Amino acid sequence: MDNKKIEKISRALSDANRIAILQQFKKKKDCLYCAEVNDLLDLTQPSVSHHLKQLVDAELLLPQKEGRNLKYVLNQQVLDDYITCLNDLKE
Amino acid sequence: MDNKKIEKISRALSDANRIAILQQFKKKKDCLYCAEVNDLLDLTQPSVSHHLKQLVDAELLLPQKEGRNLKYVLNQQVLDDYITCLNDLKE
DNA sequence: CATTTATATAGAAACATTTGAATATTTAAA
DNA sequence: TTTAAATATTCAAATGTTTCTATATAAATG
Repeated sequence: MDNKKIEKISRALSDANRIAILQQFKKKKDCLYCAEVNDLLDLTQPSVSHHLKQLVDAELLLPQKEGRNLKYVLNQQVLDDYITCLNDLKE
Repeated sequence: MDNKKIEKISRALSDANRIAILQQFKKKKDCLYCAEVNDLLDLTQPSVSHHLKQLVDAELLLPQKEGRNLKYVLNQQVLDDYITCLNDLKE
């Protein structure tokens, strides 16, 4: 993972609303629907859409179209790769 | 570690110059001098000072005054706590 | 096919971050 | 104790981010 990617993921994680979205995955078992995120956050729909876009662009979330709905799954691989980079900062 | 802290650390990590500073610790053994960071980055001294401040405010770096010099050590504990929070996002 | 539902995009206002020039502060050295 | 060196602060310009309103697109339903 190069530094541009580390930067992008860090930026995606640097917002209270986006952290809340990611933490919501612990409560829902495997996936989160777009509409559920709209309910979760105290923001308008376009603002939520913007935040989800940041997380998808950073590849922390993987979007899956289901008819006219959209669901997201957490990309554990990217999260693991990011954590590995952070661990590499040590020693 | 609360969400405000996660947000602050993430933001500190969301800049190419600050990532470069942290990575420089791998090359130097235990600490980095302020003047070394000035040499490392292609920025004016006040800009470097600004970036170091962000890292110190996030507690990723611990500053130690040595006469009129200033050296930094990496705060491995904070980095570990942050990584733990990221790991908690999974499962 | 017209309507409704779900999500995205455009554009603008508000706010935050980054950067550098100028200057201040602190400490060592002459 | 004046001068030089290292770092910090102030301020403003440039840039980037967040949020909203309004509108567009896409897909399902009647």
